[in-house]
Amino acid sequence: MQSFTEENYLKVIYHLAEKTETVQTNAIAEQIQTKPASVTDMIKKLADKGLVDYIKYQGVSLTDKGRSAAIDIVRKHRLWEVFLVDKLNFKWDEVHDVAEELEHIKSVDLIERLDEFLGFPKSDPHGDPIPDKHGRFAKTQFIKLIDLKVGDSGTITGVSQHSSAFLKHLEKLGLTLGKQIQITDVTDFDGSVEILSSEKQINISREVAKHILISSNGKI
Amino acid sequence: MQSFTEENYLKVIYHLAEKTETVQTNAIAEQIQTKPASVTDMIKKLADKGLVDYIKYQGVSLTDKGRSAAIDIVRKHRLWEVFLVDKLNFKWDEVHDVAEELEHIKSVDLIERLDEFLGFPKSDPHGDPIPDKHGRFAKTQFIKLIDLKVGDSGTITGVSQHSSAFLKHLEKLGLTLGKQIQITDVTDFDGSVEILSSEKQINISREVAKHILISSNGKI
DNA sequence: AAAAATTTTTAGATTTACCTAAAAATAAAA
DNA sequence: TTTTATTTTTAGGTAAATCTAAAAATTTTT
Ligand SMILES: [Mn+2]
Ligand SMILES: [Mn+2]
Ligand SMILES: [Mn+2]
Ligand SMILES: [Mn+2]
Repeated sequence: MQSFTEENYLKVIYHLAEKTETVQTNAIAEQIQTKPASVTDMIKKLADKGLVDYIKYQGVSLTDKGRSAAIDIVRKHRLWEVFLVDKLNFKWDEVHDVAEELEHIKSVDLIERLDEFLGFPKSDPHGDPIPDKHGRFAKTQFIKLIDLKVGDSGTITGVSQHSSAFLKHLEKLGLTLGKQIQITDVTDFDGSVEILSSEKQINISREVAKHILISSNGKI
Repeated sequence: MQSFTEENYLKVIYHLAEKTETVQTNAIAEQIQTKPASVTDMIKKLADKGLVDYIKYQGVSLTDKGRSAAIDIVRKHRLWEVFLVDKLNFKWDEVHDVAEELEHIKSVDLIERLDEFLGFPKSDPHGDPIPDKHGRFAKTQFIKLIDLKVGDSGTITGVSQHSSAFLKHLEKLGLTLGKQIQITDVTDFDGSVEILSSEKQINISREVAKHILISSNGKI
């Protein structure tokens, strides 16, 4: 059984490991909002418990045991987010912080029943996949909107940024999950992207386009 | 903002204060499952924060601020219990431990929406009243079943013991909330009570009868 | 390949919530 | 009203998770 704090470390390492094989001390420190010295201490502890592989100065990676624990926390986080949005009418930009607390509630029974109550959802309000009770989930094939070419079209199926500011902005533009979009132009001047969505022309910055995930249906 | 641990102390002091005006160090220690020395430490801290009134060796009592914080936790605890029973199909004997964790989730918005989602329930699965968002609730007038006389009848509206063993036992006897009962006899030998419930004669021990709360409708 | 910059680790403290053992205060019994 | 028992507090310490400052290792730049 892991402590609240250990669970947060495991989850952060898990997410960082999606980008780089081996995870750096400083990167963890930034995510956890703590100092690198504290991270080193905790890494040693996690290594002693067999949750991470660790070589001094070489970074850290999850063991199978550690990954499985991390996925379990991610599962809880995303199920609670679905609960908050589907049942309690929270907006998709309001759920992250509360889920951050709820994910640490310790009860296998609770999460199984919650899963059932929600109808075994496959993805959370941000389009992220929800692992099943065995930790299995389909690795979804996303393309960043920024990487599409003029003429390409697809459906918004995820976001890679969960900040309230970003999500509220998308909401205002009408760019929510499931929306069909087509790239109509890319501005030479600032690289901003013109898209057609719900029969309206919208201009979004490169920064925004980077964090919108599309399941492409190729050119039309 | 109180810590997880401080909240547990406040809640325990609140419940103990229902029996005695001023609460003893040892009583708190027993409830929290800790040592009296640790309780003294925490009491000092709570006193410094203005949450309890404390005179050395004379016991402790909640200030208005402390009571209001305690009631807020009780509200959360009971709302989560309703959620677990009504929505996730937990039994009334299975919810206490999980609610013990959920009650510490910090989000005013969450609990207001949960309250609404549950239809603003007035009592929890054990018949205990749920304070509203201002901390107000009706002090219900209960009589212990053990205090009824032969011929008296009433409705089971609460229990004063939340252990799984006790609640499972009641369930098996069919003595659940809302059930109508009548006292038919009190055994001379062991003081056990004969009651009529759902057209069946049931014998319950004094110990059980002590913890069943009745809203009496007098003699029939 | 040496110098400079960056990253990571160690050393030594701090805070929170505990603990044990012993002392002090209060309550109960003789 | 002493003596005894119980309750409560103090004193001194531990473990978890954090910190700052300084040392060590690694990486990047010149
Ligand atoms: Mn978390
Ligand atoms: Mn999410
Ligand atoms: Mn609790
Ligand atoms: Mn209850």
